[in-house]
Amino acid sequence: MITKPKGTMDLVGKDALLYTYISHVVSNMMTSYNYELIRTPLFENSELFHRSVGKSSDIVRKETYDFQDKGERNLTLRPEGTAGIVRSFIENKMYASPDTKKFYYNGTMYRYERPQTGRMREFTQFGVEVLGSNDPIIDAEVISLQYRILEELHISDLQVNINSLGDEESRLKYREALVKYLEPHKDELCPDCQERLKINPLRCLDCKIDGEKDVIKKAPKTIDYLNEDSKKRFNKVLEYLDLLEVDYEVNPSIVRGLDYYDHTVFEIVSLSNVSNEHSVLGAGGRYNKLIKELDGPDSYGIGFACGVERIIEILKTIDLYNNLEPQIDCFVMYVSEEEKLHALTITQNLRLNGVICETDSQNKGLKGQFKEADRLNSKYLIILNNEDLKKGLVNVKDNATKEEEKIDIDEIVEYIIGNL
RNA sequence: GUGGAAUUGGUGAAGUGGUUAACACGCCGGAUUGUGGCUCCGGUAUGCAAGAGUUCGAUCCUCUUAUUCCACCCCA
Repeated sequence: MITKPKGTMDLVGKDALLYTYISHVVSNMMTSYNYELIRTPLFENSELFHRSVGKSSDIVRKETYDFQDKGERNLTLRPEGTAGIVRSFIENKMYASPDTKKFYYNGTMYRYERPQTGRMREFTQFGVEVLGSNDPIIDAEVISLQYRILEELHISDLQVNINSLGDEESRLKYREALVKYLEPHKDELCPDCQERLKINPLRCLDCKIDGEKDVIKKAPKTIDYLNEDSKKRFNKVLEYLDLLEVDYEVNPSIVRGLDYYDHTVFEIVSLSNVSNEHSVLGAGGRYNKLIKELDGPDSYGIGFACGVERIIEILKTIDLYNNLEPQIDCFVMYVSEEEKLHALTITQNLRLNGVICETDSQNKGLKGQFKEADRLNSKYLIILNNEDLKKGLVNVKDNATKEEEKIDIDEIVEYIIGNL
């Protein structure tokens, strides 16, 4: 038997219902905030991710799906959404627009990781990228948008953990100070952190093992190294978030893994689901240097991404999931071939008028059809029989009240629609 | 990439080195002469992840592989 590749999933049944529900909430909210949909390729030239995500991140060091096509081009399945969108922004010269570009996406990403609950090799993220504005109002908008979407999805106890890395000057100064501080304490750090110290020292701050140690707790904090402009900027972001009533907490250990971040960085968690790292439902930050890094002009960018599978896992634990059941408006039942012909046309008429309608396709007896109608939670049953059909009538049964009426076959569509 | 635990039908699962692999749900059929959802009766894995080995004999022991899950790493 051929099975699905490791780390993939078949999204079907209730989970699929949840997925479409999430997608609807996302696209509705995005539209209200005036974000436009962007769809970039699932694969890009490999170099794009090496230059954007950064070589210090495991995502590029060992987690990408790389391949060569028949033209010997080196390609990579996208491990995240930002790089492709920034590439598109530059390639299509969207920076020429006088307006802020606000994009959202909702699509599949690929990372070669060891799978676990809420972590797949093929997974889905939705997120936004806002390009061309450095106004703190955008930082606040992006964060609150993410917050509001998750809230709309009935996820409770949301909290945004936020921090600022500052501009390039601040960031470099801080990094230097941190290394200088940590270097003498090297022996007190876990082996992983000793490695991080060389590659990406900021990541020592959110280490699970060392994070609790005094060495790390007393380490210099990014916000103390912000220059005046960066500090003022960060305070503005917080002020706007207060105004938007977003529950946030400044957390100096939020540093994010991807190289391209500067200024505002944040992640969002559900405090009632803090069992583990999966409780990080989404994260993001500003990446003002990235556009230039990818051969674009000096510009500005910020975005967030949310893991859909993780959201699905949380949604499964709340009542919403149990109440998710298929429901149709109408089930048309028949037995004889003559009745079947009527069933066919009646079903089509209803469907073309927007009524969700089903009929038997298994040659089931009437009893079996009743059972199927119940499985589908059909609101109405149309039960055909030859005698009534000869008089131009059909039996319509309200499946809630069990009341049955004979309706003129030509008025059936109006009758059903009128009662829905 | 490292360490650990699992894998029995459509589903949840019990179980044993030796005739027919419990039980429950679901599904199918019948009682109900074409109007169900209750009840009762019957049918539902020549099969216990795959392959190899040990054995007179393995679903149960051993090994390999695959997948899933947990912790780490990383990240959403």
